[in-house]
Amino acid sequence: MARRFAERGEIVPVLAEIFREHGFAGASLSEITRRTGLGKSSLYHFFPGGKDEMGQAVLDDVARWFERNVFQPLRDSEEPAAGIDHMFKASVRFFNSGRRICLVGSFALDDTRDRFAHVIHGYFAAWVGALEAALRRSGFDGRRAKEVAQDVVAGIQGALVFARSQDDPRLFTRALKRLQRLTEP
Amino acid sequence: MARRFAERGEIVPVLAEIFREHGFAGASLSEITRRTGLGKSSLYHFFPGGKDEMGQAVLDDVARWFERNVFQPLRDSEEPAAGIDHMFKASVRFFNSGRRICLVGSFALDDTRDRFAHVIHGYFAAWVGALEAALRRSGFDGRRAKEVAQDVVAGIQGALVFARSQDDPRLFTRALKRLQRLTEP
DNA sequence: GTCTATAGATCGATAGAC
DNA sequence: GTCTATCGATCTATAGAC
Repeated sequence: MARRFAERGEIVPVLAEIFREHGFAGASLSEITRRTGLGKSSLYHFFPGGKDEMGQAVLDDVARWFERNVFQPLRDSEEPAAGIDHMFKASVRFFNSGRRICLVGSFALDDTRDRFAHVIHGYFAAWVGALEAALRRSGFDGRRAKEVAQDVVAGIQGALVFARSQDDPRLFTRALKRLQRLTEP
Repeated sequence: MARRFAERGEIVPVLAEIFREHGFAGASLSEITRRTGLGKSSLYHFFPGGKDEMGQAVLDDVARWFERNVFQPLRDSEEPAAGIDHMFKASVRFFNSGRRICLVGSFALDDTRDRFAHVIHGYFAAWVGALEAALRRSGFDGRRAKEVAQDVVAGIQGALVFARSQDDPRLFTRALKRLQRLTEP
């Protein structure tokens, strides 16, 4: 049969959505074959390491997206406030205004973390680090910059949990507006 | 054999710990039999509904603990500030200073939420509602009381995710100290 | 209430043809 | 690269004796 995917990279976003919905442990290969339209053999062709390699690929993909679309702008923007504003806008977009959870955060909660400890640690450390640098450049002293960066990044994660618990995405977007105020000098 | 547990209630905390570590989907009956020391038949004797009933029992148990130890003090304490301070202390204790995740929050993230939507919704709504009432009594106007209550409850969830991602519980306790400052008039 | 034994489904993963 | 077929392990859940 003609191949449905030109490359492995086109499968990864589908995998990401499945892991978001079911968690890593709850995502079964049969669900993955169904949603990707690929047989198991094709999946193992692209991901010889099985589910673990799929999880790794998905986390890498998310981390790369944030590095390019969030962390770099935070570090490089002429105006730090512009980088920060861009971060909040990109977050609202990426998390689909609170309808989509954070894959990395969800993997961090249970023992899935131990399989992917390095990427998970790096993702949040990079986010806090980039935001901290921007806050420093916009006038926060070192200690406050770090605290605010942690509170904002953690606050986004918490807002995702809370909005989903109430099945109300507006709780996410409103929370982000208030978190953004914390970043104003 | 003599029974190891006098009643079902003594099994529930063990189940809770297992669900915390592995998530709902990742917690297998064989792990549960191992950790509880109960055979499958005994488990199905206590929980005829299987894993679903175990999950329900665990969530109910957590909700009851918070209702008694956190929400009621928030609503009933003579001094609202004392109730709020008690809430933060109880949270640090319950979440073992950031080493233990929130079961309800973790269930909220993936499709496990749909099985237990009612309890999960109720838990966070009750928490925010009780904190909001205390904030109002301590001088916050209606809108701010609601916003701060949401930010604090979500902030605790986010701090759990972030601290676990960095494998550093101190990030949790420090974040809670800063969240408490938001509740001071 | 707890045991042994096991059903029946589903799990992740692989073999080999094309 | 994708197919069919299938492995062995593990899964949730149940039956029936004690």
